[in-house]
Amino acid sequence: MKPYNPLEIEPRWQKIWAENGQDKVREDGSKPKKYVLEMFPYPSGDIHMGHVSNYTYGDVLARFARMKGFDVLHPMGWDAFGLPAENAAIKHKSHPAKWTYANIDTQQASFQRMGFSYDWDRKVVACDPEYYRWGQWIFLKMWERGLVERRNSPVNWCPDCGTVLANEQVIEGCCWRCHNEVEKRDLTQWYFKITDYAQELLDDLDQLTGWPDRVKQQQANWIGRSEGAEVEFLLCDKDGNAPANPTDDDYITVFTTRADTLFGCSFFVVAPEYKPLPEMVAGMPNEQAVLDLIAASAKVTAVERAQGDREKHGVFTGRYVVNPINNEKVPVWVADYVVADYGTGAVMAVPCGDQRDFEFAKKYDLPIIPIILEEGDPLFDQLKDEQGRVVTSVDWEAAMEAQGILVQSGPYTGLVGGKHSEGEDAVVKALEDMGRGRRKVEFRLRDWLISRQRYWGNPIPAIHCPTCGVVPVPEEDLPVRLPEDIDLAAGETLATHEGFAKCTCPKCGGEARRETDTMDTFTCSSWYYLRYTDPHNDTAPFDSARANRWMPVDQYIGGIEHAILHLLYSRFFTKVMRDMGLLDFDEPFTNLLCQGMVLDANGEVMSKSKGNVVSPEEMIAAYGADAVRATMLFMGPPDKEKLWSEDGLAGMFKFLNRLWRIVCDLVGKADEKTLFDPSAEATDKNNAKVLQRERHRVVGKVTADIERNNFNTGLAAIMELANVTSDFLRARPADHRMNCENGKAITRDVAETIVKMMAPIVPHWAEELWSTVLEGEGSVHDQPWPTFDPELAKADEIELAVQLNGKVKGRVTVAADADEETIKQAALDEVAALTDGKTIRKVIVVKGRLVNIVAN
RNA sequence: GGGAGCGUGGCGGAAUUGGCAGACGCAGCGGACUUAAAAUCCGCCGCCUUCGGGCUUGUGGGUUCGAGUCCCACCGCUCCUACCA
Repeated sequence: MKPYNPLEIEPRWQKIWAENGQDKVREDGSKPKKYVLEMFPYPSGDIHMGHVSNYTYGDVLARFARMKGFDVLHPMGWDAFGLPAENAAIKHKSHPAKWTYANIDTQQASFQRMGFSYDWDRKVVACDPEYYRWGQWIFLKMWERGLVERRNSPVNWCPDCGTVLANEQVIEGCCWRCHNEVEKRDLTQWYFKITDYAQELLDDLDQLTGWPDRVKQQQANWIGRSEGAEVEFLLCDKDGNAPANPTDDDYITVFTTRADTLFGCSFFVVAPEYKPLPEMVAGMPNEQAVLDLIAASAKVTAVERAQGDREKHGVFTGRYVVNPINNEKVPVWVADYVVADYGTGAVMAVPCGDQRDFEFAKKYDLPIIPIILEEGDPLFDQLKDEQGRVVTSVDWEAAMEAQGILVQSGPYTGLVGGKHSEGEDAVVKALEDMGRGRRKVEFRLRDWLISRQRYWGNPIPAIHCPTCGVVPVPEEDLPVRLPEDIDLAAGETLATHEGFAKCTCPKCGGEARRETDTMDTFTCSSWYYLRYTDPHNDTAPFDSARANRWMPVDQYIGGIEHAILHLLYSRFFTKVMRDMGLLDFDEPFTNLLCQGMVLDANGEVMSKSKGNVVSPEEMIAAYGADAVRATMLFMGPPDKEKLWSEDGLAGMFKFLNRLWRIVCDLVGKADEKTLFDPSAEATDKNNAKVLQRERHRVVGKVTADIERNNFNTGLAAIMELANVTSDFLRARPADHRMNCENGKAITRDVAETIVKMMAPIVPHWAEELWSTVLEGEGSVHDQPWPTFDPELAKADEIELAVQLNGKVKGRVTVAADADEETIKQAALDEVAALTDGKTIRKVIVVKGRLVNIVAN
């Protein structure tokens, strides 16, 4: 018998597959397509267990799909721009490309050792000018469509990375990459107008039935659609008098979802960053106090903001506004709890109905006017018919944010108040009639800030001309190449690199400066999945027909950390390119699998500082890639956390050895010691028919499990088949097995079936058995996936549990096709002793499972 | 504060979605083979028991013939998000 030796067979098959193009995409065209994609990695260095799990899932699905008769696209590439390469270059006084490409080579070699079936001819590397050129092209097309904007606003600045960040890249006030605190700065930056697509990005989440709910929920929360109204408050002059003949410029607009509470507005607040604020307070007695508050809140970092107890700070500006609903004059405060870049940066404060306003009112002793109450509130009977202001402040513990009945609210008194309530509706209508309000939808989503003040990224194709302004680089001049002769260690940047920055204006031919910001790396990853469909196209980012043939990605696999970032940006890019006429679908990823983290055996995150990092390469060297793959699949559901233990790996290695011997024995090739045990009895339990039944049952189970990404239970089912096969083999000497009725056909079929089902999981193991022991034609990976006959999977007799009042008291064996009466009777007979003297109330028969007898 | 999810043996995890809880495996224990070990093979393996049984899916209640699964309350843990008016 041939022993299982992974360290010998794995490199051998990898070489053969590479030479004969086994993993090349075959565009048959007559077959349905399947696009299996795993998120491309950042070339950070050696691969880790997270890569192994992510890419193993993808590889199993890709190989399975091919055996199931699909044309499969299963590519791999690298998200190769980014800061770590730049930092490494500074440290080693070399160039980021050197570090990046060295790491890509390392990782690619590891992926090949894992036996992943990528078509390497389709490799996409984001820092390759032939790729980033088309990223620039897309940028120009978006610019033409008005989706690119340069604007000045407060932005997140990471001092450690020396660059600005997008909103999505600030996690709890810290930089997503270096985890250091982020500051706010006022800068002019480039934006993609993703907010133009906010509504569609939200609506189309409904189409994504193959996505985990939590991811969709996170995206919906991030987009944060909010229905409400704009309300205009008239700003009084500096003496506190309402202008006699106000123009539209005299009004300050707020956004609110609770227009119904307008009668409870007792003050008005603007954010410290509110643009007109300095002018509003100029010359007022409180001017200095307001300016101090502005300065103080600018110093508060995002981290402090993010922390628990946020004390609210505010100052009265000295100005007043007029509430349009009741013409009441209320004071204008400035406070740091108002967010500058949401809505208008100004809010009406209703302490009775909003907890934040309530806390602020308490702190600064501002009136809390009760205008919405629950029925049964002690105040309710007193105020329910009161239209005017009887109670002007209350001493509550908290604001009343729930639905309630409006009181002291003029004509709206008695209406139901709350979000989307009849009260809110009525007030908005009144505001619309007087022209001082209108329905409005706000989104939490902000435009995507894409410029980065770093070298190792895709250059933004724009030119600053003193006469023509900001001008796009003409398409024919693409790509704008990164200069290779840059001394990052000496502090050189694109802005100081004269060879790069100096240029001529494409419009007027005059001397001009090139834009020296590069694009966020997330722009590269927002469309790479399209490039794989046509990776060598040098006249377009991709051919639309090819992209439309392969896309959308049928199964996308990656980490949950991209729930918002990459997945939202990619959805945005897809929709933009659809609107450009390049694509004919709305969403890029039909099914999404978010894999759980791989932790150490104690459930701890693996990290260098803890010294608990498990090296995939060491595991491969010890047990072979197939055992590593199978172990990863068997550890649990892919979307859950997995605890890696080497014991599990050793156990899986033993199983692969055992299954190897079983396959050899099934086809009579176990020449040394067979599994035959002369003392074992050849009973009905291990006859060929039982084996055949198990084979059909298990194929059905494994097929369904892989289709639902339940790799762990699928592999468990193969283990069950192995156990039944062992029983069969143990009790039958080889000659008998072959000669009993259909014995030879059945054992051969079981052997082939096992090898084929294992092929996606352990590709080298299966290929070796296929080509040597089974002497099969071609590659096992080109064989059709085994089919199964549900009829053959059925047993002749089945055992049913017999319950008495829901407790199992016995079991009966009946013919599989027994009718209900027969089953009932058999069950009653079984527990007759226990029901003696009792009345049978009911007998419930659950076919194929149990009988429950209700008696008392 | 808001949102999502989870809680099953010593451990990882199963349970056809309301139908025999603990599949499959790891660890452990016992046995066979061996001079011995490794490897391999076989068996046992939730808890209690007076050996009749009884109890058991975080806790308490409910719906049901029947609940790990559905509903309510509580306890505990994880992730996301964060003053979004």
